[in-house]
Amino acid sequence: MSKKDPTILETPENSFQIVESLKELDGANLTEIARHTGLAKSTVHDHLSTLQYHNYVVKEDDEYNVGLGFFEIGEYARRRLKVYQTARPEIKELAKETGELANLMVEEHGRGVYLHRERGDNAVTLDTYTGKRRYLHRTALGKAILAHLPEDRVNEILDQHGLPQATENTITDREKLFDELEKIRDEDIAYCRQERVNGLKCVAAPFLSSNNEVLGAISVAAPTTRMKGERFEEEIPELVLQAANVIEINVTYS
Amino acid sequence: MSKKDPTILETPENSFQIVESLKELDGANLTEIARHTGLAKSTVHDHLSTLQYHNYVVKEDDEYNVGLGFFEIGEYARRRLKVYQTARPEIKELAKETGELANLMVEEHGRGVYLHRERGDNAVTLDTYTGKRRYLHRTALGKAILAHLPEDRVNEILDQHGLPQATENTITDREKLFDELEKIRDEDIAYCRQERVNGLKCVAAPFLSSNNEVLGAISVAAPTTRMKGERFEEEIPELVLQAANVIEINVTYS
DNA sequence: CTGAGTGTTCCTTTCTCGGGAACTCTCTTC
DNA sequence: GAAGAGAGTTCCCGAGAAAGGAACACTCAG
Repeated sequence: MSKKDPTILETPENSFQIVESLKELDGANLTEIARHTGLAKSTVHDHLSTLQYHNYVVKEDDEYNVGLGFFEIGEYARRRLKVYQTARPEIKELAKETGELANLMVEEHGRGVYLHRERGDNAVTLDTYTGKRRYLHRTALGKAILAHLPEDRVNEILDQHGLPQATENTITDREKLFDELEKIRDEDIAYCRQERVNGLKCVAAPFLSSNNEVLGAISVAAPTTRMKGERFEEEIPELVLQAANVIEINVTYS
Repeated sequence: MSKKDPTILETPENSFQIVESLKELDGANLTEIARHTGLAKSTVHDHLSTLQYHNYVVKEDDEYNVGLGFFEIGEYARRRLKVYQTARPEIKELAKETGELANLMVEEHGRGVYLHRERGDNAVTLDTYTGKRRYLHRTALGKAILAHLPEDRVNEILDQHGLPQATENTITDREKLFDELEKIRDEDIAYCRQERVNGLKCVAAPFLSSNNEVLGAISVAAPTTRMKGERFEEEIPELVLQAANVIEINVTYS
């Protein structure tokens, strides 16, 4: 209550907004950006010059695009994370064993970020790509993470981001979600049954630090046709769980 | 001459400088950043709040770090590039066939950016990682790219970045470099003989668009002990060249 | 209890940034 | 080849944003 709202600087804000526009429009010229952001052309022009100077923006013939400066720093941000380093080989193994798509997710500011993926021989192609940010409540990975966050934090996240629906199976009720999280804690495994994408099921397991803080989660995703019966209920969960255990140990003791 | 210097906005500039500090210091607290950038604590504080709001910065217990916001946009910037999409499978194949480290580089603003790497079974571990920016004149990849840029552009790049030395084999003379580039154009293959790192040799080949613009280059890197005789002069060049050809065709016709 | 180190907040001044308008330049179109 | 539409660029001015300094909380160590 008494805490002051943090000061947000307007000028950098505008810079970021311009980059965001570039991403949303998938490349644009100066005039389009000005229209999209509501800023004056001259303003956008100065921002673009500044961004270009730092490789954050590139100009290719007749349009501007996001540059590789972001990639450079972004890769640094990922490599810096110990979970990424230790989980990578396990994810690879998991994809190979199952032939499906294996994923690694961590939480940042209340949402899930896919840090890494590895494709097995039969892996589905999804709209999800590395770097993508997702709501936690509608993926197996996200639920696995939520299940191990303190209840206060979970409520905080839900207050901030809500429970937007994606399919008819999405959990949109807070009570129901908490029940589900309870079950996930019991079994140490989270399932996603077409809650974000129709036709897709996932199995995920979290891994924790030595003082029981959740560090992230890994999952296997596959079409419903291959995700049923024993494979869905035992075989894959077992593999995912094992991999998560290995990661947990390696993160702690290395 | 007559062209006005582009306007660089100071406030975003400060934001970027703070992020850069975070990367250089590999995480830092507010006071350290203030010292490092020469800005007032209160100023840094406001910038950090703004950056945090956009996931560009995260605060973990007692220090600030670069956040995954950069990763999110950076991945978008990479995926957007057609070269990346088409080269990826070929790089993988190349790593598998040779057992060594295979790389993809593109040029941006006069320097080379590693877009992707794939490790074969015997791959060396290098200081280079994906996203890393390098001088063009001292890697095989960079020279392969330089060889196919217009001469004016090459001179422009050299004016801007110079020819800094890394080992006793680095080419530091402009004349010599141009001779080398000529040779590369003849053979369609570039070599790096311990010009950036002692003990490391590379073989690289560029790929061009239909109107002869260079799009990027791929390479195989290995320790000198495995890079000699026929393997270095024929076997590996042949594989790299083939892969580059496949990429060139796929980029053009798909 | 004190002191040194954080991070945060407030206030004041300065000069940066944003908008508007004028100016190029390059293509189209007639 | 003149006229016009659209782009990007440059210039200028006034409002108000951002930077700095100082004072204020907090935490931890001794």
